[in-house]
Amino acid sequence: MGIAERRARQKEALRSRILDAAGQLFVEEGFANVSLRKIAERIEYSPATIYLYFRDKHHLLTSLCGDTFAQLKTELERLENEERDALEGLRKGLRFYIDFGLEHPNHYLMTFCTPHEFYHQAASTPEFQHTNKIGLETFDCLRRALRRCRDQGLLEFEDLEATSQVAWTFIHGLTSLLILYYDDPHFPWVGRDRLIETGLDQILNGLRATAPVAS
Amino acid sequence: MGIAERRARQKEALRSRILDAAGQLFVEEGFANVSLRKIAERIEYSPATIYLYFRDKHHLLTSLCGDTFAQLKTELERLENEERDALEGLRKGLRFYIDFGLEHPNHYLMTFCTPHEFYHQAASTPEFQHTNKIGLETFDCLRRALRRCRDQGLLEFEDLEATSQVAWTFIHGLTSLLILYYDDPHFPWVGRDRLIETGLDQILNGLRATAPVAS
DNA sequence: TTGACAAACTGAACGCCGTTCGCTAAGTTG
DNA sequence: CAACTTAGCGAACGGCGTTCAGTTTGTCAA
Repeated sequence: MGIAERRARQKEALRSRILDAAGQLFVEEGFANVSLRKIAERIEYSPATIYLYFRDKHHLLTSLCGDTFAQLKTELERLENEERDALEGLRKGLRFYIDFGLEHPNHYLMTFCTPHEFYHQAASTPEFQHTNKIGLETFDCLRRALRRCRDQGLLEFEDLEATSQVAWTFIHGLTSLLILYYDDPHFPWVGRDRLIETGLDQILNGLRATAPVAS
Repeated sequence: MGIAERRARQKEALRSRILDAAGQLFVEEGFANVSLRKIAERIEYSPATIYLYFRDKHHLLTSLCGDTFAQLKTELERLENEERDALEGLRKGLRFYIDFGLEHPNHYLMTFCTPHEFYHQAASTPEFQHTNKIGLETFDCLRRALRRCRDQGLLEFEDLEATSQVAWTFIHGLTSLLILYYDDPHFPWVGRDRLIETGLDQILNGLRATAPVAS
């Protein structure tokens, strides 16, 4: 039965070509500016064919986001294993997240800055579940890094979960505004690197002291 | 020459009706799901008429954002004048920003989470310049609050500009993720209020210490 | 009052879009 | 070779943002 396998391979190959073309175009031109007709033209198939492989345009996106996250997660885990200094590992991880977002701006925006609205209706599709799982595992890298710092007495905080989530929202805010508005000449941005490093300082500083500062 | 003035008033009135309808629909259904035909239908004019008042769909958005900011700015300035404790004023201002975003989720998303791409081609239109001016003035509230805290020795940091920008990106990250994903059952969010308060603690804590924590 | 002019407004169209569906043509199987 | 399966596609649907020629409405000088 080599025939069925060859067919499956060919099907998978075309699926990959669609994803590749879509990913390139999304990154080049942004999700909203890419039509299925453009993707189809690039791979020299008809638009209708894409629907034999993906439910709709959003599912192309979801699949791509899963891949992007898998990459981020891999890098973060590599960093976790390589870096012996827990605090430095945390800082490098945060910095890597930001840089990763800046290097994949369209993927990042699509994943974290776009109203999906569809996680209810689409939550049961394999693409979505896979992407979701990877996302949670990626977040777990941050959680582990923070725990490691606390266990070693390098940082102090009460609620690991709340602290991890806050840290994520902070670096997300930095990343997304850099992507969306850093090129806006009307806002008096300080240097990109200065902004990032100041942000990292602030996050790590905020976790060092013992009591909240609020009166 | 009361006629010209009456005409001007009528023109302004229709402009307002368009903006009102657009604003309502955007908030109800999200920018992407609102068509000019829907707006036109609601005000009982033809879609083409809207183009006599606004250059394109994005300019409707820009004008609305300006109004939303004006409101935010007014509230922040009121707070600034009322609160005598500088640190408490800062904290309340940050908290107000977040709550404001959560109360106007679609306006917030449209303003800060949507790729505009058009600030180059449209930077010279009055709508854009007005919105931009208000936005900068709103940011200045944060800058002033931080300076005030530093002047009174309540907080310590070197670069006022970088620190203000970082603080903005942090609360923006918190706000935008709460809007977009807090209802996602797949992510183990802690309580909304706990998250916000932990975030504010972390920001203010991070500005209290003298030296960066990084080795 | 009338005719010329300007301003406000619109119907119809253009060229896109995401998506669907019935058909074709090629490949596989008994 | 005939029956069947499957991949792929042309053409269409309804909707989108936007444009523009043309109509209606209101104003004003003569």
